[in-house]
Amino acid sequence: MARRGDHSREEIRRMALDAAEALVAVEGYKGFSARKVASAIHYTVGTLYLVFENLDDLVLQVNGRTLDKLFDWLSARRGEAEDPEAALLALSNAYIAYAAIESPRWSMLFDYTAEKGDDLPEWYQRKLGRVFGLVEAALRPLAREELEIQRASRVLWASVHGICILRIRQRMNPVGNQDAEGMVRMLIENFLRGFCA
Amino acid sequence: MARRGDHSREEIRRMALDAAEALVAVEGYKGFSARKVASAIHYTVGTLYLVFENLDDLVLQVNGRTLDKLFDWLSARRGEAEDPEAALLALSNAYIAYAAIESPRWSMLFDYTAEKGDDLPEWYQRKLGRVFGLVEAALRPLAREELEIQRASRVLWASVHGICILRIRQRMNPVGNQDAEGMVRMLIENFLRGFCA
DNA sequence: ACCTGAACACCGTTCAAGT
DNA sequence: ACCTGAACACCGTTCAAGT
Repeated sequence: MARRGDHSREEIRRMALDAAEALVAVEGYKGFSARKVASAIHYTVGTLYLVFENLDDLVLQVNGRTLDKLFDWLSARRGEAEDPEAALLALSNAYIAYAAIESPRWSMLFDYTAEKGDDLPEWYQRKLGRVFGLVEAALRPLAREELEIQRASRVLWASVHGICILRIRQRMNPVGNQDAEGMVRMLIENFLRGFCA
Repeated sequence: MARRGDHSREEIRRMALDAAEALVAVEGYKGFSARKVASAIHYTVGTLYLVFENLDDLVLQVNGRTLDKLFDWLSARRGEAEDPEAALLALSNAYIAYAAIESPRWSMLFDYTAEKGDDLPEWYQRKLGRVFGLVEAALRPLAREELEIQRASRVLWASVHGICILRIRQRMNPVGNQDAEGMVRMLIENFLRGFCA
């Protein structure tokens, strides 16, 4: 056990989040618990409650880090294509790849559900907004009104996410040898053809 | 407590599933437990394990019932339009409405996740297939090769689901006054315009 | 044969008591 | 002041023992 004063509040917080990330990576959301996180950083469970509101709060903080990582991952792979279709395909395939490679922490993004009626905190929504911003940037060359671009971004991104999650969670009742990339391509090509018509 | 022989295995099973459905409806997936289900039917926890493999099995059985209900709900609302676009809009809006009205049991459909590497059981996949069949039927008047229809159904349905779930779970970073119906309309209109071009 | 109920190994959360 | 550790009210799952 750590001694009193070994670590500041902020240090404990950071250590706990690091430990939580490592735990999720190997055990997934199901194998995740306050007691395991605490013992990984050599503190007692009680200590976690000095630093986080509760377990949901801890999960939300980890998810915040995941959104940042996802933003960086997508930014690094978006390419420089002027062509909106190529840019969207690059983003979507990067999203699919991230979900596959970091599957447990990506899943946790959706396992956490806000208390009924509560909104997600403002800092979390801002992180979400950054991700949607990448999609908007890809669509912007279509040069419509900004609101139309924002709406299309959300529709397309939600759709890409839907394809991704139904595949990973095996809810697709698969037909042919269809992979997520192929489905996303079909989505984007047809949507954009319609959108630009 | 029930006495020995009061109920057959099948009766206990049915009672447990009924009780589980009622419990999910009021408490949601989080407030759901084997002990609560057992006590609702006046049996001991142990008894549940004579009738179900484990709690995941029970959840999967409830989800099977939900898929049947969803199929009936969608069938009753699909309309008789020849027009694929109208038919798809009717189905999608019915899906959105179901998710809103039966929110906890609809959510549970996706809270359950198969053990890593395991497929969903064949009977469950068949129920899933029935739902996708409705979407295929709506697209069929486009009279392409059957495989193309099946692929488009999956792409569109996954997309509709994505819009639905990101809205309900508040992952949309909302812009304007956008409702799920409006987004789904944007999706379907543009996709079909592209698909038919 | 059928079901119980106690046991095991866990949970999240709180908070009086120690250092 | 900071952290502990025991307590509370729960979990899922198993299985010897009772009727």
